[in-house]
Amino acid sequence: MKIATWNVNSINVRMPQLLAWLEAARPDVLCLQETKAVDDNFPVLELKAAGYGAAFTGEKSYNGVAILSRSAIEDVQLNFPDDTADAPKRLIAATVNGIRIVNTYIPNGTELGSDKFAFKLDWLLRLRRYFDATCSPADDVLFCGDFNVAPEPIDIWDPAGWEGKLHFSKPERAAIAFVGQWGFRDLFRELNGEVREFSWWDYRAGAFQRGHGLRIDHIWTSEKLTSRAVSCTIDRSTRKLEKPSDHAPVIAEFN
DNA sequence: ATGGTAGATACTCTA
Repeated sequence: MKIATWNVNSINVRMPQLLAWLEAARPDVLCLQETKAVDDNFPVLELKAAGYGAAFTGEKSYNGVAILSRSAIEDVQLNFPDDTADAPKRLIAATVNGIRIVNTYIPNGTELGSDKFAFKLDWLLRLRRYFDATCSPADDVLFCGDFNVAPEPIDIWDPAGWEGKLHFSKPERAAIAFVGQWGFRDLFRELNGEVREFSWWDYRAGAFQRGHGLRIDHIWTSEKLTSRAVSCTIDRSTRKLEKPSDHAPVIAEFN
């Protein structure tokens, strides 16, 4: 069973690359973030023709998350149960082959000390409460997506320069760590040891060519599911294409 | 300290 996550930064712009990647990588499940498409404009038919069903929730211009799957998608949850209808579309959860998959586009935060930064920290606290209320560590649970946080210094190209900056500030790291204390393992780190690999590179200043990246896209797994894992990798090849997403897919394989 | 790029929308905001 192969499960991947990818922030595509507009599903409609990225559709040719997305279809090519599905064909090449053939994941059983692909979680998407920043689809930036309203539900009426989600490419259901093209994905179905490629062999994938879809559950999704989107809005105009911003945000938007989806779960694509070759197998049945069950018990779909859109956003937090206590979210209002106008809340940004940042969470979708579903069960596929007995694995509870929680796909998140965690708020960026924009600037330390801003209202959006406070929203990010509060959203992470609500996410922890959501896991407490709806999931059991004794089950197969997979938490993935664009976390917009690099958990450790090794997840940053220049940790000293990034200390205290957005994506690596103490409150953000504490907030994501608290979510992890629900009972998650960072699967990439669990399986690959202390390697320095990244999943996101800014479009600006030639960041990708210079190796100036962060590891902010993640697949975290409950202990039960961690014991089934055989690999977790980041596919940098998509970042080298013309008109790429700024994020690369992260892929996990399970027995 | 600033600005660099990309996407969606509509001439600005978010990332």
